[in-house]
Order: sequence, then structure tokens, then C-alpha cells
Amino acid sequence: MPDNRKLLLERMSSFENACREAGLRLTHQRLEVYRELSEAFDHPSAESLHKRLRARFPTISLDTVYRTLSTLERHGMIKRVETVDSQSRFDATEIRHHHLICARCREIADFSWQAIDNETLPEEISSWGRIDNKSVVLYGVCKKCLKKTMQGENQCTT
Amino acid sequence: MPDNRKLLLERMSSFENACREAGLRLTHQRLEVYRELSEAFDHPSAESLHKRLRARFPTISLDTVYRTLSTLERHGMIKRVETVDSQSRFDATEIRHHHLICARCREIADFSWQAIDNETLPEEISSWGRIDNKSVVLYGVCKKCLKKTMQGENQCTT
DNA sequence: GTGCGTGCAAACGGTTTGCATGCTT
DNA sequence: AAGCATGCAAACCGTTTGCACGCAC
Repeated sequence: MPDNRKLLLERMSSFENACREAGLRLTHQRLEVYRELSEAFDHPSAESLHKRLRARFPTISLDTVYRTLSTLERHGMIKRVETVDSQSRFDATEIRHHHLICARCREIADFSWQAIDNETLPEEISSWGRIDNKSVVLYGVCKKCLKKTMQGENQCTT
Repeated sequence: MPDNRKLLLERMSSFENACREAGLRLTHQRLEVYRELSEAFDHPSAESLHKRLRARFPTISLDTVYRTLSTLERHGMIKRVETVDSQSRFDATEIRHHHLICARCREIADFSWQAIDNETLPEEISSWGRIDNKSVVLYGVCKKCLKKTMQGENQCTT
């Protein structure tokens, strides 16, 4: 059995265990959505996943894909690629800065990080293409929101 | 005259010049949108800007705010805070990685950058709140898209 | 059998667009 | 006077939600 096939089977079985632990039913759709996402390498959108799934499984609905992705995300089984939000946010300052985003109040603060600005990009990048812009986004919870719930402590899991 | 007031006037007059150069008319609405965004420090959304503008200028429409922001962005006079897209994109891999986004084909590629992962956060951050996640996004144009237009050359403006 | 998960359709929120009018040039 | 920019309303697209049926447990 080829290695990638074996790897996928392993991922599927640990996914099934995770579902059981979380009390999520092992539906055909759920398994297929997860399998399709696991085999994808391009960070597909819900709609793009749905298109692929329908090829193998014509009756699956777009709603189910959306719902499944949300459920799996809520249980930490998959990740949503970081976006600020569905709303665009604008900015008139021209000086280089990075962003801090509070997960609770959605406030966006600026900060600068010279060390990063000066860091040279990893070797491999040049084979990908041309880079125009480099941005660091830190996600967390701001002091104001922390105070509201009285659970503080600095911690960076990254 | 206070300093920040003076600074704003300077920005407004250089904005007006930029508009003239770009062939954009100096409408009341255009100027007000830019002024409001310049005075904002919180990366407002179109809707939030509209709300503020209406306080001083009750007849301005939401459409105009949207259109103005797009126009100013197109001319490089303001920036849209980096988002992947309006669509959410998902990801099943659990290993730490950052993202490369191609501005043309919207492809998202992964890369790792140990130097950044190990870099300690700037001092000031701890006064903002708690950080849970750190992500670097590089924007550029991938090789495939570059080939299509035959204009290459590596360059990082950052 | 119980009730979570699905499919369908309709609603939703942010954003864009077609059109006639108004205002900058 | 010419035509870009605006306001209004309707369309749009991605996503969410209410409901009744069906399937995993």
C-alpha cells in the first residue's frame, strides 16, 4: 500500500475517533468532507470543496458542506485560514505596520516589528514567485476584553 | 494650531493633489471619506465609516462610501487591510505553517519560517493583551502567473 | 425510537451594479 | 456643456437559518 494512502487511512481513523469523543455522528457526508479536505493541498473554500465532493457523491448539498466545516472547526478538527472578517477594513496610514486582532471585540491595532521587517525571507520562497508584501497578524484577546472576563496571563501558543 | 490638526491639513492637501493627478474630481463626499478615514485609528469598515460620516454629513450614502473606498484603493491612496478574500478557506493540516497568497490566481501555498516562529514578540505587545496565534502572510505573484505575463524579477518591497 | 444531521428553500449581510440626476470641471 | 460621481434600488454572492424528513445511534 502506498505511503500517502496509508497516511490518509490513519488520518481518517483518528478523525473518526475524534468525532466519537466529541459526540459527533459518523455520517457519510461528514467523513467525505473531511477526506476531501485532507486530500486537498490548496486550502479550498466551501464551494470549491462542494464541487469536488459532488463528483464522487452527487447528492451532497452545499449547506451540508458549510455546516460540516463549521462543526469541524468548532471542534478544532480543521482550521479556517486566518481572515480579518467578512467585512473589509481600511487604513489610510502609509507607514509600515503589522496588525493585532482581538478575537472578541474584533478591534484591530497596529504594531511595528523591526526584527521581522529586517528578517530575510526563507530560501524556498524565491521558487514560488515574486513577493510584494509581508504582513504579520497576531491573534489574541485585548486587555479590555480580558478584563471583562477576568482571565488573563500572557501566552503565545505559537 | 495644534500639531495633529496641522498634520491633517497637510494630508488633505496632498490627497487633493493626488486626486488631481489621478484625474479624480474633488467632490465633497470624496474629501469627507478620506478625512474621516485619516482621522480614524481603528481600521474602520465601510459601514462603520458611513455611520460616522452621516453624523456630520447626513445625506451621504453607503454606496458612495463603498465606491469611494474602492476608487481610493485602486489609486493606492488607501489600503484594504489584508484579507484572504470574502470566501473562507479551510485547512486540515495540523503542522504550523504560514501562507503565501498569489494576488492573481488567489492560490494559497504554505511555507514554514523557523526564524519567525522563534522570534520573541516585541515588548509593547504584552500591554495590548494576550496573544494566541501568530501568522505571517506573504502577498505576491506565483511563478505560474508570472509566466503568463512574462514579467518576473524577485522584489520584496517590505 | 430518539434526536442529530441533512437537504431544500428562503433569509441574511456585506458589497456591487444599472440607471437617472446632479455637480465638478 | 460634458461627463464623472452620486443616490436610489435592485441584484449579487457567500453564508446562515427554519423546517421537515431521514439516518446514526
